[in-house]
Amino acid sequence: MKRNTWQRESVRDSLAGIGGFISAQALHAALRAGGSPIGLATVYRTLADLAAIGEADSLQSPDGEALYRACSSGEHHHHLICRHCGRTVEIGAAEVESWAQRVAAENGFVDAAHVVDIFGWCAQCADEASGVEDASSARRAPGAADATGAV
Amino acid sequence: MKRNTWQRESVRDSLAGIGGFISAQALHAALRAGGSPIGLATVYRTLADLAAIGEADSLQSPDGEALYRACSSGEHHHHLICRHCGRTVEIGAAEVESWAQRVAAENGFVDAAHVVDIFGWCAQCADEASGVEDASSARRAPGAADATGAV
DNA sequence: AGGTTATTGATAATGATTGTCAAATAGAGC
DNA sequence: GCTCTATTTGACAATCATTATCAATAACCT
Ligand SMILES: [Zn+2]
Ligand SMILES: [Zn+2]
Ligand SMILES: [Zn+2]
Ligand SMILES: [Zn+2]
Repeated sequence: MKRNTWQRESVRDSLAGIGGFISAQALHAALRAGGSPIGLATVYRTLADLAAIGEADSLQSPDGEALYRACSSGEHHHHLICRHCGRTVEIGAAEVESWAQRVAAENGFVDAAHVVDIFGWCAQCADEASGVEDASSARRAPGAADATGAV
Repeated sequence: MKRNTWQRESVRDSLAGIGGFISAQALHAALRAGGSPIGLATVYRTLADLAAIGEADSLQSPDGEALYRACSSGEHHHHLICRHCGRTVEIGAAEVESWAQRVAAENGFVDAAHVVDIFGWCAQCADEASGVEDASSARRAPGAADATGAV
């Protein structure tokens, strides 16, 4: 009952090509820029679906936007994300897992899930930013995302 | 240059009275329900301000809503939140802090911040829910928030 | 090929959050 | 207490992401 449409393939491929986290809006824009006539609603639907079946990870950006990423392993893991270019490093952390479990149990909480993400500037973006900063006094736009829309 | 208005006090007090995390919308509704004529925009502004000066903590609920809470300590800490009643336990975790720092550094990321939250059902809500569940077959609404609007 | 039915997409609707700007007012100074 | 002025407020409009509609399209099965 699940059909294979070029739209679904398109979203899947495009997401995989991005590498890092990206918003539905940004992915749609990227697809359109690439010549695809795919609809926005379809991108939203497909991303939600991919996330539901475990083919993509999703998280809320600090400013409340939902971001998606094609993740290699189906294993539970977390992410270290560049808030400028979206570049992402997958991190598995046994220590955090056991900590989360223990804390929840100690406080009588059940059915506990955790949100663990690290946002920063990757080495490359940090370099570029410092270069620009040197040149133009102290201008900085910490929250500004680049053209990819990634965070 | 920062003025003390009854609106600001109202939001501060109300937030403290709630105890757990709550959305701006829900807090505004609560204030109105309590007879206050405070405006919605003011609640949004005040909460954002309290968060900015460190008198409140804020986080994104799993479904993208911004939640606020009056926190006791100004120290950096994390939260264990009941996704049904909003009841919250503050947790300080040296292990998580050092882990986050180390992971970021190891991958060349700078200016790193982390998001670490645990969502579950507190003992009380779990009890009530199981009672209801026993009575009415297997109905459950995992994402449903109660009248307080808390998550 | 033809029929059934999930999927698509243009668009409207929703819902949270922010912007606008005239009116209200806290706080300083008299 | 009274005035003055910059800050704050609040009704409302505007924005922005996301979801719902629903007729048209196109997979997939026979
Ligand atoms: Zn980067
Ligand atoms: Zn984990
Ligand atoms: Zn609870
Ligand atoms: Zn921390």
